[in-house]
Amino acid sequence: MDYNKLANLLFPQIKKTPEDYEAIYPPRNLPEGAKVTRLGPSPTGFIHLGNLYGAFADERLAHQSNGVFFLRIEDTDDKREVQGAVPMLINALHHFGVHFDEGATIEGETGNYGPYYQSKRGDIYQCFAKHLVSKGMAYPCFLTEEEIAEIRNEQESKKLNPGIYGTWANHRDLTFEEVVERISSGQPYVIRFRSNGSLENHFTVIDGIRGELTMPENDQDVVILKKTGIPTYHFAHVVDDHLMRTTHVIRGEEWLSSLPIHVALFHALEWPLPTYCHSTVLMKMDGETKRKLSKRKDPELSLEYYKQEGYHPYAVREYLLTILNSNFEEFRLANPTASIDEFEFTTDKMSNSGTLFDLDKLNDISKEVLAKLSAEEIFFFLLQWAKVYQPGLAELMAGKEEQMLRILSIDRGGNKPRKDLIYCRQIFHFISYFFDDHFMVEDDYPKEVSLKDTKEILNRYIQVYDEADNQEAWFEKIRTITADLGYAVKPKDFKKNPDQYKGHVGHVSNVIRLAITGRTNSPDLWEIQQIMGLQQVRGRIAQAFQDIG
RNA sequence: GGCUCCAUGGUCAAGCGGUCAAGACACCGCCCUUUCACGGCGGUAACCCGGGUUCGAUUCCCGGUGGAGUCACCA
Repeated sequence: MDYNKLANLLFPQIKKTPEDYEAIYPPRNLPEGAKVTRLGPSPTGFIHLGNLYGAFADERLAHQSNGVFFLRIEDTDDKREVQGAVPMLINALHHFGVHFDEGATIEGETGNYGPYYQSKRGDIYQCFAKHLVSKGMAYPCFLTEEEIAEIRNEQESKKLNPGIYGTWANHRDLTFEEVVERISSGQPYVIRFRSNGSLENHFTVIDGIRGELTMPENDQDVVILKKTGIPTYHFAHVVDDHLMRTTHVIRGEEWLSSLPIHVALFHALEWPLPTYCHSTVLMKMDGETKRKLSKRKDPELSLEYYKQEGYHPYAVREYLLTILNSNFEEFRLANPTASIDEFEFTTDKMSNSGTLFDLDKLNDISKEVLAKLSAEEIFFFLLQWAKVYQPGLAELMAGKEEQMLRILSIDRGGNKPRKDLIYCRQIFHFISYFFDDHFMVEDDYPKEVSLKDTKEILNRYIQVYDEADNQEAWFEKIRTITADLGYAVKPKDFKKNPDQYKGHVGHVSNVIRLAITGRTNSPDLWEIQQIMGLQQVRGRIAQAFQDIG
């Protein structure tokens, strides 16, 4: 068989040679040790935390080594493509602080190693497919779906491994004439890789995350070009990552089992292997068992979910980094204010067992992150969020910037900042009592205080309340009311002799707190009232009288 | 089922042959305190099982078990 003849029959329109492409895409001129990484999403319109997890690893690796991080759109499956998915993807990644140096952008493409859409690289893939055919390492296969199903059935009944390989690959050695005949009669075909590997033989690669990996060789004649002429992932990955000069391929461990295919392809094309880094998948608790995060089943793990709830992008970043690199937390503890960029990220510190997504941890990190921001930053962040997700709240905030800043400044800064702000939706609820339209009595009045005393406390309080009092003077008045009504001014006295008092000053001030905020828990009441102003304070007390009858 | 990966408290995880087996989150208690939050102190809680190798195994090897992933003209 003259393989050159076959190659020209199959790809008459392909004139360029592999050497031409090597010249068009020469090795990158980068400093020693620079890493080239890429994100290769398929434009399905759905990105989740797992994708972001990988993207951070790519981004850190490239940028801390003065390398290149690019975005390649893997749109070889037209069935899955969703309109407008690419801008959405890019925006979502930008939102969380992932920026690319090269590749697909919202405006178009940038960089010298494009096109960055696999759908535009048809000629390139065909050229290398042609090359493999001409060397007898790939061949046209006319097997129909039914024929393949038959083969599979027979393999199953004989308990053999399924697939097209070895003697099952019965279009491997079609004669040139047979091929011509089938093509001219219009039979569709795919191009398959002619594997000379065997499951008996094993090979070893060094994985950037897992270390030494030993796997059996690939023995399958995998499809490299579909009948449409579009490459499969396997072939596109090998061709693209070689031509785009990727040095580190970071991907989920679901790719581990197809690694033998990729290695075989790299060998066949006589190209050096990139460093593979197979990361763990993010897991989720599903009833009693762990399982991989799923796009279908876990919409709440969508990146969109975190935007909707109003998690700060920094918080999500910090969280992901803590599960990405086991020593990041240690670094953060030692350097509370350092930028993430100062942390040296390494693949060998990446976990290699499944990581369970932990919302408690995210929330905790989010509190820490927000506690370090200024009131202005939080205000701006809230406003941006509200504009998109709660337009009513955005309107409410619009004229109240000064008041909002005062609210957000309560116990902010200093050595012991409050840490009770987590995400926008939660924050709005947390401060909602400042706004009459959102005010609600959410808790019960303290049971230690009788209804009669409750009224008496409120009554006396509103008579003596003076907005001009400083915190000390203000609280002294509450102490007076406390003592007059037979409650302990010092909580400790009450604890020591519970029989001698009706309750203590905490109970009394909580009556007032409840009337003002509708809750038994709040930041400092004096400050809250200073922000509210006399009129609103009086209004709340009046309303409290109504409520309790 | 074949192949592959993985296995330390509830969760995330240090650990690389000798440790009272770190730390963080969560949980519980105490202190601070007019509530909450913050902060401080303390506590409960772990090396999947069985064989080796070794003076000694959480750590190395083998075998189970368990979990996960993958077996497409999807990525």
